[in-house]
Amino acid sequence: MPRTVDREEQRRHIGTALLRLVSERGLDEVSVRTVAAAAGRSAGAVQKYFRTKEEMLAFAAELAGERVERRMAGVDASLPPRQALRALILTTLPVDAERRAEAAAQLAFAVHAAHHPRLAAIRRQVDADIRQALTAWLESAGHGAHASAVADAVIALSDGLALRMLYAPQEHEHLLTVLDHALDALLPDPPAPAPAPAPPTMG
Amino acid sequence: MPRTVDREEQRRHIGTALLRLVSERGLDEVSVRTVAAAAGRSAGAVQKYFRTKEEMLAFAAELAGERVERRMAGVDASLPPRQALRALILTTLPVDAERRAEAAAQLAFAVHAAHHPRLAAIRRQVDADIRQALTAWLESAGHGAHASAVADAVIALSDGLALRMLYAPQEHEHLLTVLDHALDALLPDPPAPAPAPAPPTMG
DNA sequence: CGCTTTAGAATACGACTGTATCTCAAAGAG
DNA sequence: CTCTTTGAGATACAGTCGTATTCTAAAGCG
Repeated sequence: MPRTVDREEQRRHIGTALLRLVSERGLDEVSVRTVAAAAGRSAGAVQKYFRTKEEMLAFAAELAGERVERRMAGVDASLPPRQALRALILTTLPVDAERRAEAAAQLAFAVHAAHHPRLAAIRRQVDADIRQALTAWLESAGHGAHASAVADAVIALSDGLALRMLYAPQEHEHLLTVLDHALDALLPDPPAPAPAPAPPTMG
Repeated sequence: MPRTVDREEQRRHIGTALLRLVSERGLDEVSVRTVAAAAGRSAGAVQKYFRTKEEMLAFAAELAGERVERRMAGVDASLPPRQALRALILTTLPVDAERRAEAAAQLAFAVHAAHHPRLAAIRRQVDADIRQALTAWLESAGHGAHASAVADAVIALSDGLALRMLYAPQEHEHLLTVLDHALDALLPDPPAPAPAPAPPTMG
């Protein structure tokens, strides 16, 4: 066997470049050639790792989903429940350059999925994973009553806020206060005796 | 002046065809030629009414926004506040074929707007209109406390639910119960003030 | 009536698309 | 070493893209 290479690592390298491209220039600037250029490869090289563009997009969508799940898993579990939930949600919002890139990619894929069954299946799986993690967390934090419904509401709220932050970055700060206000409403009483996390000053 | 035609009506005809195309096949199936075919015109005819594709997209985005605002304005204002709010939100969710088409177009434009300032400005204006209408309605319904924050939360929640409904139609029913649960949480107590003032017409 | 302006279709153009095929250097196996 | 398989780049091809230009037919106005 001649010269060989870690194929999966190469795929991730290309997938990462694709996600960067989606976040910076939008999904319809993604072509085999632009992705290759962003990855520092030739178009022919990209073709060695993805036989079709659709396969490449599906891979990148899964990669983006894994990233969100991994980052959510990394949230400090020792935080007070309310802050922990806020931290979980912040991992999905475009609060800095890196998260903005991922949020832009996630939402672009989500809209694309409305007309592409393969991407839709990936999105649903990512949603299911996040929903389960959130539900489990809510139950362990004492919000077992309608945990799964609250989890879905939180997911929808986060997606909606992220979407708007992308095209209205000037409302960024305001939307974070909206998030806090909505969380206060959705999670009525912190069961822990911890001092209530300072709600944002409304006004 | 020779043969003339209602230019604005022609533009709306083409814009309507564009929105249909976006909802049925996605924004990246939109080209001057496909829009022309969907409108029953030739590509050359479309060019007479929109000098560039970007101008055509901007027009369609405004058209879609106007439709939502108009439909929200048409919600029966005599309904009990809680049902009225639910009805307002349902005008933006893909609950039937027509609304699904509009929701798909709205979300496609929203994501597109993340990288196209002109579309972003249109989206922000539509958001501002809806937000103001919702806020006014909430205040008149006795939820004046944090009306504008609640309005933004409701908008984000609706967008997030609509997005997910598009690629997960099988979760449709479930997501409607999530909506009701979230509304219960966001609008805590039925407004006590007895003389329920007729909510203003929206828009 | 002819003249002129318009609607609308057809065509032209260069650029870009996804994908298939070809070339060539490099590196492990014998 | 040679042989052979792979990575990676280059090129080819048919199709579509947005847009500019050209054409035909029709209709209002003198």
